[in-house]
Amino acid sequence: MALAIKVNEETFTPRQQAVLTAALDLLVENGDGLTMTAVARRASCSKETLYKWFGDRDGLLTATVQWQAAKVRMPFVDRSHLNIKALRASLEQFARDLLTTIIGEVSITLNRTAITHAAQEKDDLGNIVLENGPMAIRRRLKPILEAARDARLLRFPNSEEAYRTFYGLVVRDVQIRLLLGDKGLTQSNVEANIEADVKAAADQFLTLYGVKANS
Amino acid sequence: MALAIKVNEETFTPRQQAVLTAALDLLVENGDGLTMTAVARRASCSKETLYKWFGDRDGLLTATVQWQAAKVRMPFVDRSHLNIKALRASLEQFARDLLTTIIGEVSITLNRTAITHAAQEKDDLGNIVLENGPMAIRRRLKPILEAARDARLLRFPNSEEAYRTFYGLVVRDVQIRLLLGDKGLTQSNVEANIEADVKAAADQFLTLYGVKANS
DNA sequence: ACATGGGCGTACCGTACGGTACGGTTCGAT
DNA sequence: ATCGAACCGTACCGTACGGTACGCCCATGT
Repeated sequence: MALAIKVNEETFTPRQQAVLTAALDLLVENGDGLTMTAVARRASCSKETLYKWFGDRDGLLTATVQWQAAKVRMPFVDRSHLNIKALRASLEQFARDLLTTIIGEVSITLNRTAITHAAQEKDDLGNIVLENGPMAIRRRLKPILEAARDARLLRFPNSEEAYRTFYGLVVRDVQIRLLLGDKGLTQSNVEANIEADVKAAADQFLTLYGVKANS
Repeated sequence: MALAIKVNEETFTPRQQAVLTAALDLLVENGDGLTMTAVARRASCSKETLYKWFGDRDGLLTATVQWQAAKVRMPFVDRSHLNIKALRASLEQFARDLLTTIIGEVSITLNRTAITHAAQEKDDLGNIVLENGPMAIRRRLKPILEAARDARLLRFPNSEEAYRTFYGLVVRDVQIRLLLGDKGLTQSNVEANIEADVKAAADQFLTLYGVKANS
């Protein structure tokens, strides 16, 4: 754990990014069985270089998770003219991005790794994933919800509760089941239903918090 | 992984249960840093006995998780005379039990361990936790939902979707944040709000699926 | 042409831990 | 009283892996 958390994007050389890619690939393949020797071999570099660049195993892991987590795409929504149609579109966009992210192999691996890590002392990975996952969603969704409330499109006592309800309606039990390796819930299985789920979540959210009867 | 999954409760001698308790305690304390030597020392038994009883490390882990996961309390609800009041009470009871289970240290540890395990090949732990967690809830909740639908108290296209919505409304982002070790979300913090959250979840569920306007 | 430094490959070390072996002790059965 | 099974404590073995050291290559600057 030699590296401090840098909120801004770390500047990695292409060679270093290749190493991080190799590490991520190994993580996805072998689970947490990531060994320094394996990374070095995969990336065709020497272990000495790994230690020079990343300090120790935790540093490499942290760099990998952070570098990858920061890549999570976040939807840009138009806040300027909010009507009910635009709001619904925004909600659906958020739901779609959240779901597609969550069911991706990379996301599953990152979350598993961070959870494994959180079981010990080392809290960094958990916070990194948290910041780039749920918290990032929250930061970007809340202003929209509040803008919609100001525009009399939504009504809720506080935006935190509204955000969490939205999160629950979208994610449901999908993430925990994927993390636990539920074999009855493949990615492709979920993927096929994304559009229906997205629409249902937006509908339900608007039913609960919309000012007018849901359209 | 010497032991096959036994669906029925394993019959462990008191001494063996003491060993499993020691293993669980170590798991809660040290995360996944569970070593056979530590268990043997904690339980005042020899490693040879551990291997004799549980086969190998995975066997011990599986036995521990399974034995503990089977202890999850499940609410008994009265299905005989369902009115809206009884239905609401049942929903709140389910929500309360689900939340109190999820935020417990034992549950967090079990889920973390199973997720760590699921990252490798060994799928057993994930399925065990899944079966005794979300799936157990589902098995017990679904009949009630269907009974309520037959009694014209609820209306939904299919009970699976209704169950999953309920799950999402109750759990929201609490579980993933706890699993990731979110320091801004302590158990006591959540505990204080359980009753309010339970009521909110039931209200929202009835708003979405109740036949009459929610009371 | 030659020095220098970054990086590759490999060999090596120390330790932690899974798994085994064995002597000693308790306890119940005969 | 004796035997044997179960079990405790401890010592031991093999291996895997984190971390270090070193020799060599190669590119770049002077």
